[in-house]
Amino acid sequence: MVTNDLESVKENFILHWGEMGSLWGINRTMAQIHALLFISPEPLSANAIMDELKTSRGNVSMALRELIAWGIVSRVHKKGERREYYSTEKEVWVLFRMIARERKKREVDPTIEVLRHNVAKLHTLPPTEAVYEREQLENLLEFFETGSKVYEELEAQAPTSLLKLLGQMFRFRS
Amino acid sequence: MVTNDLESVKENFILHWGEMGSLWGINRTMAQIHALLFISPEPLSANAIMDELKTSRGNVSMALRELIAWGIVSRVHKKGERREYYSTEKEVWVLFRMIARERKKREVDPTIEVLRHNVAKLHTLPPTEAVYEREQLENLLEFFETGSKVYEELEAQAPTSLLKLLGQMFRFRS
DNA sequence: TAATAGTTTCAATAATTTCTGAATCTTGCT
DNA sequence: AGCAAGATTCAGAAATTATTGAAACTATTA
Repeated sequence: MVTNDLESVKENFILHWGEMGSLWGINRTMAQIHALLFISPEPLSANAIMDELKTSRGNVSMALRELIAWGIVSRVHKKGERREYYSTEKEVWVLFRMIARERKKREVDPTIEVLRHNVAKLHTLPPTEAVYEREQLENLLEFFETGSKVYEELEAQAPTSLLKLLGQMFRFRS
Repeated sequence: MVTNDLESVKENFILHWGEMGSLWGINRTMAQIHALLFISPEPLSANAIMDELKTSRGNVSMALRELIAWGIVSRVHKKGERREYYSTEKEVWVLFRMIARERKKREVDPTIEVLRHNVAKLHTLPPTEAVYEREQLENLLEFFETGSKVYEELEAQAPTSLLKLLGQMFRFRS
């Protein structure tokens, strides 16, 4: 039976994506829901998700809330239907840009703040105190600031032109 | 008292780095030890780490083992000394390259494998079956393969030339 | 080789994170 | 307003992950 193959592919992909998610501080259910929506041709209801992933209603609801907060899942109203449907960004590049933007906001920006604050604090000490520590923190800060700037520039480019750009840079095949 | 300032900076930095670590699937202790070694002018003994972080001997030992497996911490022998010292890569760019390499190996490469396998499996179905699913998985696979290639090219560049390159690309200031 | 400084291991426990499901809330239909 | 379909919330339970600490192991020195 052919659809058995499709089902096993879906399952395998969803499970793997779930594992990857947990390696990255995104919980398993969130990542699984995302995987499921990503390969679904049509938006799915919370109920359908529940059934597919064999998880509870509450869990689905919470995970969807989080995914929506990340901006990678959106609610879809079907006219004349009471129940809500959910779908995820289907363009891979757009999707990863959204994730990158969110992680930058949540992780990189606060780190830059902490580093700035601490570097400033060390600058109030006599110039021969804590020299090494100050240097190290300054290097780290510079690294994050550069990364942040590069990211902002990249984000300004359209995904396609970005690809082309990289292609030119490295002349990689295909 | 001036060193109070230094101590509070160290603590603040170590705690923040620990939090960041856990957002990324690296455990808190590992990230804290890394932070501590990163700003320490000299290699530290397991004992010193234990005292600074107020954690147990066993925990320090396990975390160090992991950090060494990641390649970002190394044992340092001091001649004529019985106890071992530990130190981390101090060059920020080198450090992040090591981390990137390891994450690629642990996360990206296996994901590519899974995607390839599943795409191949879907190709055994009649061409009109599972069209959408196949397309989506192919797009994702292409994305990861491109990323992987770009990463390999970047890794081949020396960190400095990379910076210059990016500078040219975007003409960003400083 | 025995004593000992130092390190590693791992079973038990603690802490944290995730998930469940019943109660509550919301919405829209009659 | 009353009813019912559907969604959300959240306290408690379950699962997972991190940490402790005591025992075992591994040099190194005398």
